[in-house]
Amino acid sequence: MRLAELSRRSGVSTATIKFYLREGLLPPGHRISSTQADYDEEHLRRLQLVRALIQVGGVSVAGARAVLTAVDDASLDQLSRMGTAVAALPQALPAPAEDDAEAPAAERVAVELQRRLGWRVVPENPAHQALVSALSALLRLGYPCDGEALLPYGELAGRLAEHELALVEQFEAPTTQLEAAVALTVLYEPVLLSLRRLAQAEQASRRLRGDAGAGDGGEAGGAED
Amino acid sequence: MRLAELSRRSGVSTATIKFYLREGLLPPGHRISSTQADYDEEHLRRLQLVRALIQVGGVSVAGARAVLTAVDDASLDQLSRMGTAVAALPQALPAPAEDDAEAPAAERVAVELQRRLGWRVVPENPAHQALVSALSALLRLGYPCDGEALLPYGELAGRLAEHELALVEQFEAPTTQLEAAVALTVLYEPVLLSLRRLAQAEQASRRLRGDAGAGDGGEAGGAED
DNA sequence: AATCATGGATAGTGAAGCTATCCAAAGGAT
DNA sequence: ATCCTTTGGATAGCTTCACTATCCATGATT
Repeated sequence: MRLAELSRRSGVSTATIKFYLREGLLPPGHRISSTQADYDEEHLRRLQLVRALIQVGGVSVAGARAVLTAVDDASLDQLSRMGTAVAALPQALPAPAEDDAEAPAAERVAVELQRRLGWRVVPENPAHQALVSALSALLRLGYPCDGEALLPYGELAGRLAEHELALVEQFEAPTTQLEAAVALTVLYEPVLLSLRRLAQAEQASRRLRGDAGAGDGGEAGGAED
Repeated sequence: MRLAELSRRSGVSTATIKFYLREGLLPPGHRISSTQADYDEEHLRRLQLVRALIQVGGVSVAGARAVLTAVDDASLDQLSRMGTAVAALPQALPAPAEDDAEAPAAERVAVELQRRLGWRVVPENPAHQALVSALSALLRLGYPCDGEALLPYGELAGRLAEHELALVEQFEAPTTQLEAAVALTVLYEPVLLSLRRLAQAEQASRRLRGDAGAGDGGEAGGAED
């Protein structure tokens, strides 16, 4: 298919597709002549993945390029690629902590937590640094975030990861598996966060109404606001 | 204290503080004369909260203003304010879905999931719309996300919310409680996401090494790279 | 009194993510 | 074959966002 059709089927403007091609987020089409190129289903799928990463996952264009480069890098083995790809995913936490008084304490909490969970501690991991940044902000504001309070979060996260890794392993083709790892890592984030917000709203309204222990009935009261 | 000292103690440049004052993220200082103003500890704390929301929580300036306006709105009761404040928190998911073929299916999955969890369904909730957006992206890419698969996520989210609400209720002063609700909602997001990424890395490396069932021992091997 | 810092206003900066315009060559219709 | 449209590539522009730098009159400091 030509660029125009790719645009029509994906809902992405030709201008934006051209931009992605320029930025290396999308491999160039198969050249048919010096002025025309042909795009296949693989391009369409890749385009949808790019859009999902950027729009839903909030990944930057540069971040998406890094991730997809790792996914496509045939010189690495499967697991290295997966590691690289997932590590390339940005965390929207730019500053780890430069002149941060709470950073050492946050670091200690983070390390202790991971120790308790039985996880290896890899300080270079961007996720580790993001965790330290977030903890440091919490500490600065005086909110409780010791290893004790965070343990349930960690165990929860562990269960999620287990579930997700199992999900990824269902896919057989290596590239498919890599894509799944990236897509699920990124796209389940908003799912998880949304569910947490919804659960908070539900909890808050239950407490407001006073039925503290209202379990899983089908009562579903009227809308509010 | 004067602006310069507020800047020193917070680590935020005077130019940025002025910008926040202009944007209404920070209440004006107590006027000492026509050209000088005095800032107190409350200003410092608010400034730290603003920075945390924006830098760690990834909230936009406009979003932070909306949240803080709700927190400060004395015309509402405690719980309405909390609802408004948390609802004002952006989800970084701008487009709910305009011409999205998967949107109806995603909507159905979202509603069914919440039904199953015993939650009230409030389609106007930004979190609900964010959920639908994310699910729609997953569906478009052909990844599984039926109510069945999402149920564990929902239950997990429910437990988190319960825990967090209890945490918030520890604070007694209404404003403090509101601030805590906002801060914990926003600042625990990166904590949760980071832990999930770390757990994924841990899981992946366990599977790589082949010790599938290495539970929660204190083994915590040496760091690697 | 002289100097200097302060707060307020205004305009400017740089990054990010598109978007619009231009152009020459190819393809299709006549 | 010729005219006209379409295509892909290149370049430059646009918009938003979060700051940042400059200017200025006033009041504080010495």
